[in-house]
Amino acid sequence: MRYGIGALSRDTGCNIETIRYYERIGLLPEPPRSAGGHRTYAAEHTRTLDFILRARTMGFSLAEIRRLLSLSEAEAPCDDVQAMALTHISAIRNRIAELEQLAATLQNATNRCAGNSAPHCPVIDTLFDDAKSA
Amino acid sequence: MRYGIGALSRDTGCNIETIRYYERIGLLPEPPRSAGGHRTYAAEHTRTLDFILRARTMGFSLAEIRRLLSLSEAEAPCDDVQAMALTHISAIRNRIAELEQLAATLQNATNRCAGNSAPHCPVIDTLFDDAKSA
DNA sequence: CTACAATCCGTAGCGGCTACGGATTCAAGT
DNA sequence: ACTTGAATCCGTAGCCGCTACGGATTGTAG
Repeated sequence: MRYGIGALSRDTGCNIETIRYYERIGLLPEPPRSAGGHRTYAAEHTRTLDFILRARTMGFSLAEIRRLLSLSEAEAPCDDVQAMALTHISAIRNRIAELEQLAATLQNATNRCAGNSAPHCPVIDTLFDDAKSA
Repeated sequence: MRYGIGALSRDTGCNIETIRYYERIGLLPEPPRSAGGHRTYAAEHTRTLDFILRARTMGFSLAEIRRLLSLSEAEAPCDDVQAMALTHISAIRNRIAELEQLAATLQNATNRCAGNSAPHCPVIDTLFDDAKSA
């Protein structure tokens, strides 16, 4: 029925310190305490924490998750949530494009120094001299 | 010949505070000072700072850049640099794969709520219920 | 009732900056 | 030479999302 922070941590895979952190910043509701002051959680908390963790792996910031959580309690959140998700998707796609550009540039440079032990390194040159980076 | 931190900032596009920060953590060499204590830079510093900034846009951490800088002064750095670059490339590719998975999952969820103003939101559901996320 | 595990809390650190603010110092104009 | 206003000085603290530390208390099984 009720369990401690250790059990919640094991169930969700979330670090104990992180659970307390989420509570401190108001993401996770404050659970009731035992007589001695220990936090006592129930299924509700596990559910919310799982939500937070999944949203994190989706790349949402804690501020965004805060909004998602409050939207999840609202009447008709679908439009708002969809808007957030779409914004997020385009941010992700932009990031992917940047990273692909990066990988290509680096790959290009490393190709030029493959099997080469010479003192003059193409990768270093790429970093020193912008002209070669394309 | 010699110029102040403001000029270096303008030349490189790097924030003044960031320049001082890089000096503080030992990335950028300490420049000579004027009689009154102002930093006086020369082309050498601009070159190094450009290197750092380009390495940053390549996604190298400051710790990695520190290594790259010291390698750039070594005799035959090519092998070591290439190893770092290859490691970095594979990290980037992994990150891209993660992001693509993310975008796909989110896209999937948003598609299911497109044009839908109903109170029951598929994106929220995806976050609450792992089973639907695939 | 004794051990020993679990949990408590506050504080400080990480990376990579960015911002603030009061005290200088510099460069240009007169 | 002197004044003014911009530039720079420095230290400190804040941002995010945790993570680690450590000494004091509680909880629980034998």
